[in-house]
Amino acid sequence: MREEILAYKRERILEEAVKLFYERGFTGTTLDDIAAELGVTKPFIYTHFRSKVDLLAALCKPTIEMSLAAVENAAASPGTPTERLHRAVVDFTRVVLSRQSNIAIYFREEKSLAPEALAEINALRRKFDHVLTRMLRDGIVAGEFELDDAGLASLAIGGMISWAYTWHRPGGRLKLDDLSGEMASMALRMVGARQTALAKVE
Amino acid sequence: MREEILAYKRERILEEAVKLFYERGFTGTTLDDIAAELGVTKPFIYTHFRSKVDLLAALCKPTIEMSLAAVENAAASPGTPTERLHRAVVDFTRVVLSRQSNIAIYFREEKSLAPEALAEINALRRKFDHVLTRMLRDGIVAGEFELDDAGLASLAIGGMISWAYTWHRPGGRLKLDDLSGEMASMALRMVGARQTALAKVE
DNA sequence: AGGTCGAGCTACCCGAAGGTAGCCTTTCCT
DNA sequence: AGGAAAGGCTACCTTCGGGTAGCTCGACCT
Repeated sequence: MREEILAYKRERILEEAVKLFYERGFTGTTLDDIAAELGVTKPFIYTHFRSKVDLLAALCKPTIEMSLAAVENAAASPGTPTERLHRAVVDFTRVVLSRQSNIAIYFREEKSLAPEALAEINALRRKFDHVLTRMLRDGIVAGEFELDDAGLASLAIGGMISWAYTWHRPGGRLKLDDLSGEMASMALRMVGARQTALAKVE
Repeated sequence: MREEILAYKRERILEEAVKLFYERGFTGTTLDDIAAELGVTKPFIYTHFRSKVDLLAALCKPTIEMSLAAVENAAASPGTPTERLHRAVVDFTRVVLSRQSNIAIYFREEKSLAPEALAEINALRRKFDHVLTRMLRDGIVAGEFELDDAGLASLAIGGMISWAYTWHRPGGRLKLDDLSGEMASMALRMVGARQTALAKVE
């Protein structure tokens, strides 16, 4: 119970930090700003995080982990390569859109991370690309995809989706589910998949 | 001639600033660092730029202008929508890869720009999306593309290409020309274009 | 009731970096 | 050659913000 309260305070700090870093940038936000928004003072933050940079890592890393988990999960799921890719794109898009601020902060402030934190995150990203590339290769072997370069295509798909953090406005024209569906059909067309192979999913 | 020397000095400052901002981040680079790299001192920079933020705008804006010019130029060029889209993707990819550092700095430091500079750049970006969306609609009307949502597809294509600034390594496996060609074929497949319509280009 | 413990606050330090005032040197013109 | 102007440097100011030492107040236990 004591533990839970501690965890809750930590979460609240992160939540407010994400909001402000997203709106004003990392450097443009002071710890005093965050504290003020929470109705506390700066030393309070220091009882939960070792430094401003530590706070940054704490809000980036789990989001990257979620992205990786989305594609890994899809890769391990049953179905044809086409179905697995569909699922990967839908789920990854969901992560990007639901954690848009965290993603934005990460890409903007990568250079501000401590070297070890950066190394950990980079390892996750390499794994992400690796899993996605593998999925595309499986599809080529199975004769479902037609691609010159699976590695490049995985970067292209990853980019097309990640990029959504720059333009998506929650409450905009397209809802999260529509968007992730559209993203998936664009990705499938891009890899040369026959959409008919997906009848049951769509 | 005097003017030319002035312009040259300005260019050199920008060049070094791009390099350092790219490597160490905007906040992580001091004006003293830039001056030191050039073998001069900080006040020298102030004879060419009004502030650090001014320097930032000076290195972002022209790059965004080049991106817009690439698609506008392709849109105004002769040929079928398929051919025009192909050209737009190839040329835009070239801009992104050749000005990779500038692009990276811009996306990372958008929040640090002065409001007016940001407004100008945002106007350019809106125009970029508009031109690209228009190009896709033309293709749909002409029966060459098959798309649910031209606006979304233009964001997807723009994102897939812009994203290259995060992973491209000059001197890597793929050369600039190969990359832009591959990007174009992925984009064409994504919009449902028949590749055969491009025989003469490829 | 009194004491102890700990959470959070007040108040402060200090380094770093953007920006500037005023001097020096070099060059070019007269 | 002498002088003036311009370009760049030395030396400085000032602000701001990350980080911390030490106090206070409230809660809980005895």
